Amino acid sequence: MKKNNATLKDVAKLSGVSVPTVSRVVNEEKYISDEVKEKVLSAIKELNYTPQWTARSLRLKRTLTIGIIIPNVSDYFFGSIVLAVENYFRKKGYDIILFNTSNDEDIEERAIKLAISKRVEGIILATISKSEKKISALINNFGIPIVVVDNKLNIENIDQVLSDDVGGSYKLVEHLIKKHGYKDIACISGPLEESSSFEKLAGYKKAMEDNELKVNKEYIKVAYWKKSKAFEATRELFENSNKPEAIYCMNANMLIGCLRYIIKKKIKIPEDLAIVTFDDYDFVSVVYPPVTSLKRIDIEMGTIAAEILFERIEGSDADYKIVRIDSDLVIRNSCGCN
Amino acid sequence: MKKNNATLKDVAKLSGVSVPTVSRVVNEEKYISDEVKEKVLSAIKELNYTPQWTARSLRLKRTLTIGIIIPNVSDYFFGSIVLAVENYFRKKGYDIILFNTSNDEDIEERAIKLAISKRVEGIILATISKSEKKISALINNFGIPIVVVDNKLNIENIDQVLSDDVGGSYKLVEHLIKKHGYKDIACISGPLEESSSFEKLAGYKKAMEDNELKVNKEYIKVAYWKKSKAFEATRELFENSNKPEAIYCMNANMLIGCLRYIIKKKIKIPEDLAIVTFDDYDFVSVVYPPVTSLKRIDIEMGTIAAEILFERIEGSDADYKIVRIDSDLVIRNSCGCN
DNA sequence: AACGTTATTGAAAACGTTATCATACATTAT
DNA sequence: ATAATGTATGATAACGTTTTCAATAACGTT
Repeated sequence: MKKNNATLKDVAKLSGVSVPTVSRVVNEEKYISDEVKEKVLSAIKELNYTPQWTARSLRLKRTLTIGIIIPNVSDYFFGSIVLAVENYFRKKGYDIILFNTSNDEDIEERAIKLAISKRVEGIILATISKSEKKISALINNFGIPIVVVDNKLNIENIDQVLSDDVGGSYKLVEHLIKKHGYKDIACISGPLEESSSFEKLAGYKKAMEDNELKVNKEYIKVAYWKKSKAFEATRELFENSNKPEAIYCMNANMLIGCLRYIIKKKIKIPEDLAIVTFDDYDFVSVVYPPVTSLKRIDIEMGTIAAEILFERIEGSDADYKIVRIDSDLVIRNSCGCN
Repeated sequence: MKKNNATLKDVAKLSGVSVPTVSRVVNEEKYISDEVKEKVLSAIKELNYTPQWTARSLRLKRTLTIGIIIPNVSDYFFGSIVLAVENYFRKKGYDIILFNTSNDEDIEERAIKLAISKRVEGIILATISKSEKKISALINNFGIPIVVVDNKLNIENIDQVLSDDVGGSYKLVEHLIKKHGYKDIACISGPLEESSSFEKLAGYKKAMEDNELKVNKEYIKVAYWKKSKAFEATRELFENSNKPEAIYCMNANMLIGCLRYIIKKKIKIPEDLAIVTFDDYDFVSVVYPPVTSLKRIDIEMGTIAAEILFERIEGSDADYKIVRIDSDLVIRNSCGCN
């Protein structure tokens, strides 16, 4: 394999014009004679010239690159965000640099620094939000446009695109209570330091209290979004003397863990136990039995975040806003409906 | 927000030394006096200096960036590959630029060109492999290390990491035949232009023929990896006069579509129909009923591809190789076992 | 004939790094 | 004592672009 690294200079030499002229041809500026243009183009073809973005970026002070920092690409939820952001920005001529934080605070901080060092023009950040001060400092120091998704960051002057976690949770739990009269409703939760867990829990509690039900602490199990922990949580719930009538999972990943226990123990749904879950991923419709879930409205969070970010990059100084994505119940028979 | 753009020059001025000296401090070279180092470091801190990779890259002729080109990040299979590649290369100090091709040939070609223009140091490519000549030309012209994953590319002199599609398929279908005596086995396939579909089909056919079963063309439905098409395919299979006894899905995404029809029509598994699928994604264990599947061995394809790519970047000139990832049956009760 | 446009090109500088070379001083070896 | 080495710094050039700026030619206008 031969390294091809033709530069403007090479093209200029071959076509007998100056470097800036070649540059002008490449960038399709006006005021180039047809004759020169033709010569240059054929030289470009012959040498297989491709502009070098490293040099271009340096000169233009533009990288046309967006950083996207998320806990886990292979998670469906984040994967969809990445997909949407990539689609949006690719059309605008931007590249995407991906940073996977594996839910690690330090890695997240390093990722932000790296993104800054690479001079990305904007950042989409799904933070685990434990290090708000540090992040705040980083962002303020470098004045780089940033949009936060999923977990809320308690920083002013920042755009955020979030789910309606309180309301969504409320809908799910209220459905269990009002429609089916369940009282003993357990909750398999994400880590409570994250705003999305915290708010989902708030929605759960509110639904309970609004219906004069007592919130039982033993029914709240933190499973850190993990299948294995959700499996254990479900086991604990069922080994306890007063088993719950219903389980509410804060995301579909934990639903899998939960269902594994249920299938293993041959617990009957919905006869012995009702289940509802946040997030209407595709597989939720085909598990045993299809699970009632909460579907975020079809507009992708990632797309909205990308739009907002793009406007900031273009220089918008609109007020910073928090967008909440609305969601709807998708009723299936895991809760007894039907 | 103030733009922070301190450069080496600014740091040099503030600390009263020359630019190269600051550079040396930043890069932790030896032969710097403690006194100078201290001054420089404090200036760096004060100015919030971060090295600018655009300039660095230009000078070093290194971008420390890998391009990863895949059809769809939000697909679990590709998401996992991206995750593995990101993890591997992040540790080595590389960034990942993500290109999503949406299964579009033109986008794929453009992605490769873009990656080259950005001077990535290597590419991981999950191709849809329709444009082999073009890709071949691109790769040969620029001599950039590249590793192909998932779909085979008929190009010599290229490393590839693929599944054992023939063998895996064979295992699944053979299980249906030998263990359970099914004869009428349908197959829901991906597009046959893609090597992975083609090879999976070959495995299916071989298993049938080795067991003296006739391959019935009506039982082979191409659903292009899509849920909706798989749903339709299943409907067609069941509206046909001679219904199949078993269905083999070439991936788990199509399994979802297939199951949607089955659930809708209340078809009993495994009494009325057996199912097996390629790919043991997490949810496959909790669908109705848990589905027998083919699990690729635990080492991630992405990691292997990343390792190979890294060695090429480091200059390895070992023979080009095709690695096949082995896989095992995970037997559940969708086929009648248990 | 002198003048302003408009079209087309090139020379030189700049973007922020790092590499090369030269210089200066300090230390050690002969 | 002198030469050889090691330590510490700076001037300058270079990476490949694009952006002034100036120069030239062509052209119509007064």
